[in-house]
Amino acid sequence: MARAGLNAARLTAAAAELADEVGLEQVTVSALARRFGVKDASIYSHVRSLRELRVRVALLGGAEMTERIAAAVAGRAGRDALVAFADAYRRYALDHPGRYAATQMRVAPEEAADTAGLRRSVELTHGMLRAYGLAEPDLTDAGRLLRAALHGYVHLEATGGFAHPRAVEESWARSLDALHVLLDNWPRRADGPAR
Amino acid sequence: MARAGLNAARLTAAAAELADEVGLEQVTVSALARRFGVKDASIYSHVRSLRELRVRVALLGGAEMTERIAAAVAGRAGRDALVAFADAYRRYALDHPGRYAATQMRVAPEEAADTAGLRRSVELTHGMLRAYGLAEPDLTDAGRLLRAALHGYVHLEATGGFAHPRAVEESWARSLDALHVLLDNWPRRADGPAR
DNA sequence: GCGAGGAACCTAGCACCCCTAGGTACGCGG
DNA sequence: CCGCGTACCTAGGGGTGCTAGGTTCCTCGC
Repeated sequence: MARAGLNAARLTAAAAELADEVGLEQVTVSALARRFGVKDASIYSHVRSLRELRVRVALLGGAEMTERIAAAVAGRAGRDALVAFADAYRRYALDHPGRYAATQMRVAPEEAADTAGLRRSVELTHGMLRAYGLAEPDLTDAGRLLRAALHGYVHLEATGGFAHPRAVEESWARSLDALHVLLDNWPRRADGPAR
Repeated sequence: MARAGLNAARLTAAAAELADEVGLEQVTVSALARRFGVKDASIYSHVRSLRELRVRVALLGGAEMTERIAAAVAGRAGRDALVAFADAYRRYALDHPGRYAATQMRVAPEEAADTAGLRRSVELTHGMLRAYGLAEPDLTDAGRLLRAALHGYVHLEATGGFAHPRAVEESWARSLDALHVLLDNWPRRADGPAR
């Protein structure tokens, strides 16, 4: 009997593929063991728990995603950067729904062990927003709204929330137009009374 | 032994409470049976499957949510309506995280059996958007972006996605300001080239 | 008041899941 | 070629969803 040659990295990769194919919920120790032709218990030599496995998928997904976004945004600014950012974000989430879902997990800082990646990702968006002339605290507020809009859009789209016939691609493009306008006209504090 | 007096409605209500307390994932037939002091199998006299139970929670949550939003929006228009809508949306989601999570399920039309509620909810948002002078297809596009922003915001907030210290309440208020501005200046097709 | 029928709930059991404890066997460095 | 660590195993406990096939209780028409 040849050994399967398991290790944490291979397990994580397989779990990520599985998550994209059948959904993060269906990523199971048993399924993974089946895929490697191995007993469930063997998995636990390389990974502490199912939870840890999913966290690894989340970290993998997060890293891949910020990498893609960074590549897309590189050398662009303003509207171009926004569109590149958003398109890369959406594309990754749609191409890798399981990994993307994993990134949405609440993961404790000590589990992450990868604060650098996280910091890089927020720097990415802050850099982009600064190009719109935003500074703190508007930076944080606009960043939150932007993240919310992107995540919400992709999440709703992925879970079938957009039943209406109008093509999503078209709506997406228009929404990016709108977000660009929004960031260009972000209501600063001095501009008016706070609602 | 007194009968527990189960029925689908009571089960749904209990499942909804449970979902809000411990999360939708933890809503389990066994847990529900425990709560009623009854064996698992008894549940299946009233509900076909765990899936059906969760769908019922989703429908309940959806109905409650649109009702609250409708009450909040009633008699308002423009910015007031937007803020009332968004606040009611967010409040419901934060007060009832389990029910809210359930509403995010992909549910087939024949499972819903409640197209009226759904239609009412889209009419609610469309009515609000029309007050901003929007018409199809901008109505659909703006509606999608608005839903995405609200859902994304609430979802990120609920899953601990906003680690940054700046108070979420403040960010939220600013984001609503921004969304109002956005809807007021929605980039119509004629206004410029499509990116 | 009473039997029939249905509803409410049960026992028993399968399949699948996560995870632990304690082995066995393979292959590499000495 | 021999020890030893690592890769993988067997065995098993506990939780979960769900089904099949009872049994007991309540209600309702007579």
